Amino acid sequence: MEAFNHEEYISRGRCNTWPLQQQPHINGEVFQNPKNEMQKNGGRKNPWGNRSYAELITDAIYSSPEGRMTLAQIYEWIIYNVPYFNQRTDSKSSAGWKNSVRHNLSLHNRFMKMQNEVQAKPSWWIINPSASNTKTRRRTASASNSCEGMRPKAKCRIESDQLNIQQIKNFLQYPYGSDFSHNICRQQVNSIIPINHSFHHQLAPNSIDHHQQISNTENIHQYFSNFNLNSQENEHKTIFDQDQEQTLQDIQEIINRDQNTFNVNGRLWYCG
DNA sequence: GACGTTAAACAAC
DNA sequence: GTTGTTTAACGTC
Ligand SMILES: [Mg+2]
Repeated sequence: MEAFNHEEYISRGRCNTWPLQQQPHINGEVFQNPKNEMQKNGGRKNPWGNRSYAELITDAIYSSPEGRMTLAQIYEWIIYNVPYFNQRTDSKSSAGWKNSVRHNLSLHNRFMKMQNEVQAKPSWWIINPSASNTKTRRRTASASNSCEGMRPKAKCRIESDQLNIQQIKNFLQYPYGSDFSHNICRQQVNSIIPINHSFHHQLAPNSIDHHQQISNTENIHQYFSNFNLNSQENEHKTIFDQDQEQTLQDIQEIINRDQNTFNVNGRLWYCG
């Protein structure tokens, strides 16, 4: 891994996981793109109109007599019914919006996948109109190994059932910006925590300020309730209410007291 | 702070 | 190459 050059990066305002590469500037002036989606889109929310992807998918599926469509059929419906996409059908210009369609199908609870009754045929997508909008519990993200400087922008994965104190410390360095609550707490998918799951977690590079203010206490609390240190309520309160150094000390204390083991989601974790 | 879009890693086929 | 899941970051209100 190359050394991280702090000079070339600036921290991000919100998510603050990966530092932003310094923008090129001329005469000290950084270019600013004029923003206003509505204006840019001629008074519409999106370049194709006011329907969101999720609404388009819903329209598509309901338009079918059986109330079900394959992914390819959803694409076709969108291409046929929305002029903007009708002009973006080749593999290059359709890659982005098709990606978004798939993302929406996976993300939203109300889109449900049904096995095709014909062997080896593509799945049906159906709509569960009563699917709750309420958050389902997501699986726990894990810590990962520490590293110096910039971490490659790649999903980090560990397969181990073991966490050591350094990994816990790293985990707690996850920045608590509003994107944290959005991406980690709202954009969840799984309601069931698989037994043999692997963990994904990206860490902030060491360059950023880890003493960020903690916002969105409710969501974070909910998130950390998965990270349940022996079910002692006031133990994990400290994770939110106190600063980083104090939190780390608290964690260390809990771990020491409990003989280097603790419980996450009903599983026993060992601290090396 | 919430919602939606976009990009992309990655797995499975 | 397609389908599907997931994480991350950005734009906007
Ligand atoms: Mg879904």
